[in-house]
Amino acid sequence: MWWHQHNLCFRHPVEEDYSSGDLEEKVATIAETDESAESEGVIDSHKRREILSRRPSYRKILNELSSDVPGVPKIEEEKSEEEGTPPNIATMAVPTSIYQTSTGQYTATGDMPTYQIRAPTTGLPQGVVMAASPGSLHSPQQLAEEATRKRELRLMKNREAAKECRRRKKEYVKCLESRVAVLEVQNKKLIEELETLKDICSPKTD
DNA sequence: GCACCATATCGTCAGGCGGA
DNA sequence: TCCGCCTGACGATATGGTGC
Repeated sequence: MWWHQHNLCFRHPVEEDYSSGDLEEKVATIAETDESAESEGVIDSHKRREILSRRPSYRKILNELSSDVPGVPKIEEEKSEEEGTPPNIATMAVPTSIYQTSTGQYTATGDMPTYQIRAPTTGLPQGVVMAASPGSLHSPQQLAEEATRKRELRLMKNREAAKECRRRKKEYVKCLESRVAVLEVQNKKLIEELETLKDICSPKTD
């Protein structure tokens, strides 16, 4: 199965980034009693990064799982209600008087998150001005503004992508957890069945 | 109340991957 | 080949629990 290709399980204080590793291993161990390949000691961070980045996306993984196993739900393309952000709420880059905390960007005047502003039904977030064609840019200042605008747009998109990725990862971990539960029950049943059959096939001689 | 620790959450960067 | 998306890694910050 796919998880055998990603048999690294590194400990890290930040649970979010690593928690699925243990679970995957557990599922793998239960599903097929295979040798649980542990991370072979010291791997330099570069190599580790290289290896880990080859993991396919959670959507892909889970969808593959769901095709293999009937009970496994597929990850939907968009599931905005769970995020608390309706589809027409777009993240905005606010150019002036904002500061940023880990919980978002705030205006200098209050606690109101400024990046969640309801946008019209168009694909583009409100406040994101369409890029001027490169030919129409003249002064260095305009070029700098354009670069800044592009950067903000990129950061905004990546911010949203990271949120979505984390949401999928949580869903994926939940899915693995339920799979573990199911497999544990199955395993228990099979062991019981085996014991019963043993009893039947080898009757005690008096 | 405070310091400290563990865990959770977030934003950003870097780099791989897949589609055009 | 380029571009956009996805996700691991990392650091910063928030939050909750515990001992003093």
